[in-house]
Amino acid sequence: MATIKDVAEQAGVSITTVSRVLNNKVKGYMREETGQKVRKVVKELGYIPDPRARSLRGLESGVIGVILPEGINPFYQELAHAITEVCYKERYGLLLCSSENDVKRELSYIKLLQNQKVDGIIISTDHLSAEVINELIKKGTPIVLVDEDVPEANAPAIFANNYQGACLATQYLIDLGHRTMAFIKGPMRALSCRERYKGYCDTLLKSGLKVEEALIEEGGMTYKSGYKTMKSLLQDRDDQFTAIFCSDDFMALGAMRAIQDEGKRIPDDYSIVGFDNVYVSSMSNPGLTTVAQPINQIAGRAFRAIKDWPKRGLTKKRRHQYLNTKLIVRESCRVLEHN
Amino acid sequence: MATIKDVAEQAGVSITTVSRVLNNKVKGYMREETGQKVRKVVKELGYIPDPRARSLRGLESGVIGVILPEGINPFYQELAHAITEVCYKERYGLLLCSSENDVKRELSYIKLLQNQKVDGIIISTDHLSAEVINELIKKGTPIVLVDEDVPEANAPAIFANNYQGACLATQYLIDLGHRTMAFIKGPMRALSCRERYKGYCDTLLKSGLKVEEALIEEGGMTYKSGYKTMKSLLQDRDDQFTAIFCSDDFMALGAMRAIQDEGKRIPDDYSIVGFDNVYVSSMSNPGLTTVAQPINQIAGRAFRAIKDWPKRGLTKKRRHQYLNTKLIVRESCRVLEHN
DNA sequence: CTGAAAGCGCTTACAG
DNA sequence: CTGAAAGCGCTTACAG
Repeated sequence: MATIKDVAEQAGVSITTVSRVLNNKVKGYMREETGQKVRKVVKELGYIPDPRARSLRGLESGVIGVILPEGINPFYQELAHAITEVCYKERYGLLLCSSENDVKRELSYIKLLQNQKVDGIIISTDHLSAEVINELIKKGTPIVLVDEDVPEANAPAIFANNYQGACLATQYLIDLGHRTMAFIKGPMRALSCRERYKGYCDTLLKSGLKVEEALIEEGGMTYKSGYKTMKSLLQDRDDQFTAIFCSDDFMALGAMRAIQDEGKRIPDDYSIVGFDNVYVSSMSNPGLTTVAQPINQIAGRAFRAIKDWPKRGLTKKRRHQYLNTKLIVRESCRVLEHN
Repeated sequence: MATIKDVAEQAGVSITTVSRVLNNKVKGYMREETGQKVRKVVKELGYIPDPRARSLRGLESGVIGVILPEGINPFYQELAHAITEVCYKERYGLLLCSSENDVKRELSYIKLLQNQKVDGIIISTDHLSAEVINELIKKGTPIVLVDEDVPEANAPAIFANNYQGACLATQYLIDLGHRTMAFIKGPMRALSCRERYKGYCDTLLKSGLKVEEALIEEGGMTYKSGYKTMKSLLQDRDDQFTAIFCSDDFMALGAMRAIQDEGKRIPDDYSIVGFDNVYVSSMSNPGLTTVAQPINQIAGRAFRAIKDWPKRGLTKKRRHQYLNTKLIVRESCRVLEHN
C-alpha cells in the first residue's frame, strides 16, 4: 500500500503539500501546477489516505455503526440493507451490530463503536435510556434514532409515520365494507406499536364504528404469536369480525396460517392487512395486503443526519421526522357486501 | 476517553509498562505488583486501547469484513447474522458489504476493507477471479471463501455439503414412494448449484430411476423464477411427475404458489422439497420441507480461519471444508402409494 | 524489572 | 506558495 510519503517523493514535494491537496486546503495558497502534479501521482499510485491515521488526528474514519434490535428479523435486515446501500454510494463502511433486544449488548456495542471511532451511530432501540444517548452526544458521537423513539433523548429521530399507516390500513378495510375488525397489536412498550394502535382506534371512531376491546389482542411481533393469537380469536369470537389488522407482517402471516388451518379462507371468510411490507409478505398465499414503510428514505435521512452533524457547534434542537407510509394492495382483502 | 497516558500517570509508571501489561509481554520480566497496579487503574478508568492506533503499528484492528452477494436475500442475511453473532462473542466488529453480484462493486469493497485494515475478509462470490484473491492473500489480507467456491483460489473455503444435501432430499422423496420428480435447478455457473444438480441425478440413478431431461428446468433462485418455471412445467408436463425438488427455498415457495394457483394441492397433488431452510420456509402454507445449511457452523469456522491465519509463515495449503446438511421435514411432502 | 525514544501514517499550527 | 516539526495513541526495539 502506498503511503503519503511515497506520493510526496514521487511528486517531489513534502508530505505536507500532499496532505493539503488531498484535503483541499489549497484555495489560493498553492500553485495550480503543484496540485496537478500531486493529483497525478496520487492517481498513478492508487493512493488512498489511511482512514485510521486520519481519524487518529481527529478526522472522519469513514465508518458508521448501525445497531438494530434483532438479527434474524427480516424487517431490520431490510433496513440494514437500505443503510448498506447509502453507505456504499457515499463510500462509507458500515459496522453492523445486532443487540438482540438486550441492553447489555447494546451498551457493549456502543462501547465497541466508540472504540472504533465511528463517525456516527444509527440505532433502533426501545431499551436504551435517554441519558445514555445524551451522554454519547455530549461526548461528540453523532447518534440518530430510527424506527423507534427514545423519549427525552436529544437526538434526531427518523421514523415511518406509524399513525398515518394504521389509519390507511383501517380506512381501507372500512371502505371495503368491513364494520367489525379485530386488531392484533404489538407490545405497547414500543411507541411505534402504540401509534399503530391509536391509528386503528381513531379511524374506527371517526367512521362512527366502535372500538371493541374484545377484538383487540396483543402479540409479540412474530409469526408464532400471530398464529396463536388468531387461533384464540377464532375459537372465542369467530363470528364477531370479518377482518383483521395486524401490527406487523409476521403476525399477519401467522394469523393467515391459523385461519387457513381452521379451514377458513382468505379473503373469502376473513380479510387481513399487515404492516411493514417485508419482502416475504408478497410471497404468502394469498399475497398479503400491507402498509409499506419508506425504508430507503429512512436510511437515506439517517445517514444524512450523521453526515450533516453540526461540526462542533451547539447541539442542535432534536428533530423528529415522520415519513409517510403507503398501502400495498395485494390479495388478502375483499369487498364486503351488506344486505 | 481515557488514553494510555492517563493510565500511566494514575498508576505512576511509564506508558511502555502499561502497554506491556496490556499485551501480556510480561512473562518473568515484570514485578507482579506493577502489573496489578496497572490492571487496577485500567479497570477503574474503563480504559480500552484505541484499535486504530494499535493497527497503525501493525496489530489487529478488531474488525473483519464480510462481502455477500445480495443484500435482500434472506439466506445471505441469515448468514450475515450468524457471522455477526460470532463476531459479537469474540468482541470483533463486522464491516458488512453487499456486492449485489457486481464485480466492480466487489472490487470497490475489497479496496474499502483493505483501507480500513480489517483483520480479514469473509466473502461469498462467484464473480471474483482467483488472481484477485491470491493477490490479496499475498499482500497479507486473510481471506476465506464461504458458500461458493472460487476454483484455483488459494484460500480456505467453507461450504455446506451441497451434494450430500441434494442426495438427502432426493432420497427422501424416493423413500416416500415418488418415482418421477421434477428438478428446478439454479444457475450452473455456481458450483453450489452444480453440486445440488449432481446430487439429484446421482441419487436417482442409484435407485434405478431415470434422469428425465424434460423434467429439469433452470431458475434464477428467486420466488418469481420458481413461480414461472413451475407454471410452465405444469402446463406442459403436469402428469409426468409427482414431486419437485428445488435448488433453493425461494424457488420452492414460488413453485408452491404456482401449483396452488392452478388449483392443485400440496402435498396431495404434488410433493415439494426446497433447499437452505431460510427462516420463511417455516412460514409457508403448508410448511416447506427443506434441507438446512449449517449456517452457524459455517460462520464459526470462517471466523476461526481468519483468527488462526498463519502469522507470517508460508501460505498454508488451501483447505476445503464441507459441512453436512440436515433434512427438515415439514408438511410439503406425502407418501405416494403405488398400486 | 522499567523507561525514553523512534515510528506507524497522517494533519495542522507555525515559520519562512 | 511550501516545508519542518509536533502530535494523535499506541508498540517495540534498545538501553540501562
